[in-house]
Formats: sequence, structure tokens, C-alpha cells
Amino acid sequence: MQGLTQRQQMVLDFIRESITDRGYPPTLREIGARMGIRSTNGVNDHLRALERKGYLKREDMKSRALRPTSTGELPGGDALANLPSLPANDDDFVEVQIVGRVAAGLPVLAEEHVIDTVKIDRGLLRGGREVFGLRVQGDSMIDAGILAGDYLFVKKQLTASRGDIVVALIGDEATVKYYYPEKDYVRFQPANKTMAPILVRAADFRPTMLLGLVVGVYRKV
Amino acid sequence: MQGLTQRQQMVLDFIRESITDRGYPPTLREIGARMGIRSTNGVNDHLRALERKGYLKREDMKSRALRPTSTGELPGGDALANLPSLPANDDDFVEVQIVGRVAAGLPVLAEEHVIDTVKIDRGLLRGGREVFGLRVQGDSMIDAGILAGDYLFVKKQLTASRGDIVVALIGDEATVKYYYPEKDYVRFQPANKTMAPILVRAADFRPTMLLGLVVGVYRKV
DNA sequence: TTGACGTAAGAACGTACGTTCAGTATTTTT
DNA sequence: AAAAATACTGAACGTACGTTCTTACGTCAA
Repeated sequence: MQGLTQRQQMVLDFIRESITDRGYPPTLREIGARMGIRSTNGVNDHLRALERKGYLKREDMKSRALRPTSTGELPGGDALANLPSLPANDDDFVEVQIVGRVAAGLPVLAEEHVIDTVKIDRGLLRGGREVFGLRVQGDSMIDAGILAGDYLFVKKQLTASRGDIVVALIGDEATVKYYYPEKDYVRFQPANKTMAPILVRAADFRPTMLLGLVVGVYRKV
Repeated sequence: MQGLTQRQQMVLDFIRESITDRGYPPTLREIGARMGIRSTNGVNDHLRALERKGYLKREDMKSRALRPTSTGELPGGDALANLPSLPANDDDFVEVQIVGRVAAGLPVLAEEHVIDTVKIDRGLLRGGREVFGLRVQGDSMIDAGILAGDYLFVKKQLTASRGDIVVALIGDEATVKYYYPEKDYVRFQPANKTMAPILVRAADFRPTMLLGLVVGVYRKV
């Protein structure tokens, strides 16, 4: 049989599950425990079969060195897996580029800075296209529920309303702050009692300093 | 020093590199070989430091059970780190059902409660399937950066580690709290100085009370 | 009906691997 | 100047883990 047997499929699924859920592959004994196989050899038989059929790569004498290949990645007949997923309509998503360090003088989405791309359900994101993403450094906005490491989704625009959370280019780097225009200056206010606002004289302020408006925050926990 | 030392950063980078390149984390001796450390204890010191600073989770007595956390995932300036990142999978999405009010006695995903469905880029969501979403009510977790109205993504599971943010069914409603099991009771701790923890006697505690583990937070701004 | 294949038990073996203890030296903090 | 954190060496220990051998039972195709 060139396809997988039911048991082999279960082993493969468990390996994939372990990797997504725990971050590392299981041992032979962990597989055995899950499958109700008391002998490590029983498990090994399955792994050899998977390896022979090209669904798995292993390295000898290393613990947990199991690598499912991309072959046959379609989940089998498991009740959970293939609910009503469907072919993923493109229109429902916005493709957002996550940029790394943003520095003055360079276009925000300069290619070298795009470190990742994610797609976001349009329902979660006001602003349509024209949105880019970045990772938060530091905790100047901690009282606004924006923590270091969070992903921010930012709509590119050169103006903002008083009190909006904006991404601005101050000095040489991008920072996230509340935006408070005053008479003679623009005040960029951190949401952190221990930090002082940054003041930019109205004369020095240029619209190009505003990179955009924060429209979404995502955090992996 | 709360940030990472150069050596610690190198260890962390190597762990990440191993995971992306080989599919599984390294052993202490593999780290040692790469770093020029002949004693496994020298390596262990680094791992303990990374763990203490929150950059890494480990499980005792398991080989290769190293899990970099999302904290400080910004790749420094290292050439290696951020190149071979993602294999750019076409449309890897997790379909997440957003539930409304969760009450005791009803399955979490009972049809009447599903108020919305969104698709999330798998790269943003640890835990694969088995994830549902809900809206936050109240600000009991405000100091953890979780505000009223935020969307939480919750991985269904009946167990959790100390200090995890969990969704639990306490009394008749679902609440979000830190999870702290103690000797005689389980403490559900709010992240809000004005609120008291909820204590559930160990005798009264049932695994069904844990609905899951918070794996993501999203906020529309 | 012999043989190949899948599935598994059980035991023995060796090594891979994490843990711990006892030191040493340097740097950083207090 | 003392105390703490960092960064190791080296060795001993116990267990986690993969490998291999032997035996066994059922199914299916030639």
C-alpha cells in the first residue's frame, strides 16, 4: 500500500500536533502512550513505514528528531480537521507587511525592512489596504494596553485627530505615542507615567513625521 | 541586567535557528558545541538565565524541550536570524469562531453562541485548530494589557501551567484570569490591583472549569 | 499456502541527555 | 569592599530514548 494506513496517519498527525502545540516533536514513547502501543518497537515500525513512504525524515540516534515532510500534508479524515474550510476567498483578507526597524529617510515599506507578511481578516482591520505592521519595542504605551513585542497595525496617513495613537518619526526612529497638537508645538504623549512627553515645535513639525494611525494591536501570549 | 547578554542572545538565536532549520530544538551538548562550551553545565546556566528572564520555556527532564517565547522576538542584527524565516505557505489560516456569552453547562461552541467567525494567519496563532475567540468584558486584566472589548484567542485545553492566562468557568460565567494552583486551592488572579483573587478549593475544582489558554489578543483601535 | 506486510509485545543494550555538585575567574552592582 | 551575577570546567549520576532481536498474530495477494 503506497498511501498511509489509518494507524500510520494517526502517528503522523500526532507528530504534527506535537510540533504545533508544544514546539518540538514527540519521543517514541510519547507516541506509544498516545496510540496505546506499549512497545517502542511497535512505534518504530510505524516511523519506519512513514519514512519509507516519504512522509517523514529522521536522524539516527537523536531524540525527537522527527520531521514531517510537506508530502501529503492534507489532513486525512479526522473529524476535526476538515470542517467547512473552503478555498479561502482572497477578498476577505488584507495582506499586511510587517516591517522591522523604521528609520528616517527611508520609505516605510522599503524592501529590506519587510521581515514578515501576514494576512488579516478584513473584518478585524479598519483601513483596508494602506496598512502595515510593526513590532513594539519598549513599553512607553503600557497604560494603553500596548506592550513590548506586540504587533501594531498602522494605517498610513499624514494627519491624525487629537488623542489618536500614532506612529511618528521622531529624531531618527519610529515611535508610538498619543498625538496632541497644541498651539505652539505638537506633544507626543507616552502612556506611561514614568515617561515625559516629547515636544516638537510647530515650526519644526512636518506631516512626513506622521507615519500613520494605529488601527489594531495583536499580541501572541 | 534585565536584557540579554551577548552570550545569552547567541544561545537563544541558535535555538531559534535550530527550530527553523531542522524542525526541532537542540540539546544542551549541541548548543555547547556551537558556542564552544565544553561543559553542559555552562550551557545550562544560559538556559536558566533565559528562562528566568522569560525568553524561554522548558520542561524538566525532557530532551530538546526548549521553547523560545514570543518575548523579544525581534532579531537583533544577526544576519542568520531573520533570513530563512517562513516558507511562505499559501493560505494557512485558522478559522476561529467568536463566541458570545459563555455560560456554565453549555458547550463552548454551541451554535447559538457563535456570533462571528474570523480567519487568522497561522503564523500569529500558536495552537493550530482548537482555538476559539471571545470578547473581553470588564477590565480585570488591565495590567496584563487586556482591555474591555479586546478579542481573545483561546486554545481549548483542560490543563495549564502556573502563571498562564486562562479562561475559566467560575460560578456561572467565563472569566479571564491568571492561573495559580496552590496547595489547597486554585487561585484565579486578576491583573488589576483593585480586584481580589478568586479562590476555588482544590476539592471543588474540576478540569472542566478550565476552558482554555489565552494564546492571542487583538484590539481594534 | 507460502510469503510479504502491518501491527504489536517484551526485553536487553548502549548511548544521548538533563541534572547536580564542587570549583574558578571575571565583571557588574550595591 | 562586599555581594551578586555571568561564564565557564570537569566529573558523576540517573534516566530518557533510540536500536535491535525474538516472537507472534492477522490479512491479503500470488
